[in-house]
Amino acid sequence: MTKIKESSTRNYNKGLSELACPVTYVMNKIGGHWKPIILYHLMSGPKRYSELKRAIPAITEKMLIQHLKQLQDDKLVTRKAKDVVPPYVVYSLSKSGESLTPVLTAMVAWAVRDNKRYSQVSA
Amino acid sequence: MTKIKESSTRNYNKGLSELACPVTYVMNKIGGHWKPIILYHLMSGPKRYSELKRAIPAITEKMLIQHLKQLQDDKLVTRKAKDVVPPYVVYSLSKSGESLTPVLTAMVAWAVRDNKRYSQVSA
DNA sequence: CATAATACATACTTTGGGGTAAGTACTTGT
DNA sequence: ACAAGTACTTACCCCAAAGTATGTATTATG
Repeated sequence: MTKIKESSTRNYNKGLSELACPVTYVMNKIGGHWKPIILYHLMSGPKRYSELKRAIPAITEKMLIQHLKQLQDDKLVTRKAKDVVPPYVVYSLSKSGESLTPVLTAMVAWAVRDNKRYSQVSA
Repeated sequence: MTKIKESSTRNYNKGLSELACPVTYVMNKIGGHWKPIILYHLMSGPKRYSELKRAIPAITEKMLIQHLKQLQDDKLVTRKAKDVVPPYVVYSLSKSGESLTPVLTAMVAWAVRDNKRYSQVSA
């Protein structure tokens, strides 16, 4: 959870720029080292917690649920749990989450072009 | 400058995800609380250092040059200085920088729609 | 003589993101 | 009896990004 101090210039600025700058609004939602990766994996369909875990071996469980929670709070993914034991939890993209796809693909397209542009120089 | 330790898991992961995830590649370039704002202001044309400073009153001078430098290192903006006194320095978008515009506008479009979606509920 | 304006630089502190490691509850398989 | 799999939680540490504050060189202007 790691509660955040409401005061502090940091947070004040964060709030301001989120209001003022839509790009920052987006980044606060999909930023963080794991969120785009998680979103990417959910784009190919709903996944169980353990499936995501196996699909992203480098992520720790703490980071995984932490980001999944934030993504839920930001209404980008939805969680569905069957109340059985062993637990069965499925995460999937919400409508907002799905509508992010073109944004992410635009980023990917740019990244590929940009990377090519400079890797050729140094290669 | 704030040199970064080359070792450390943090950086290792950062490097990995930048290779593996194009989205992260983009975010490492336009992430940080001020970069998108700076880029936005440069999209309306080249600007002097002091113009940027006045256009973004909340930013400190340290943050401004720091990010301008990183944007230069990432080949997104170019710096042109006339060697006169008082100094006259102009920053403008590079080709890569300009090619980012559709990405940023895609983000903006999504942000506006997404924000509308939920502000209506709580309004 | 001192202040303003230009475009920075640099030392210092804070804090939130990310990482490590370990524990929880409940059941099935050996 | 105990290890393994499910989906988490919790306490703790580290560090890089962000912020605060001050200094620099030069010239013009009151």
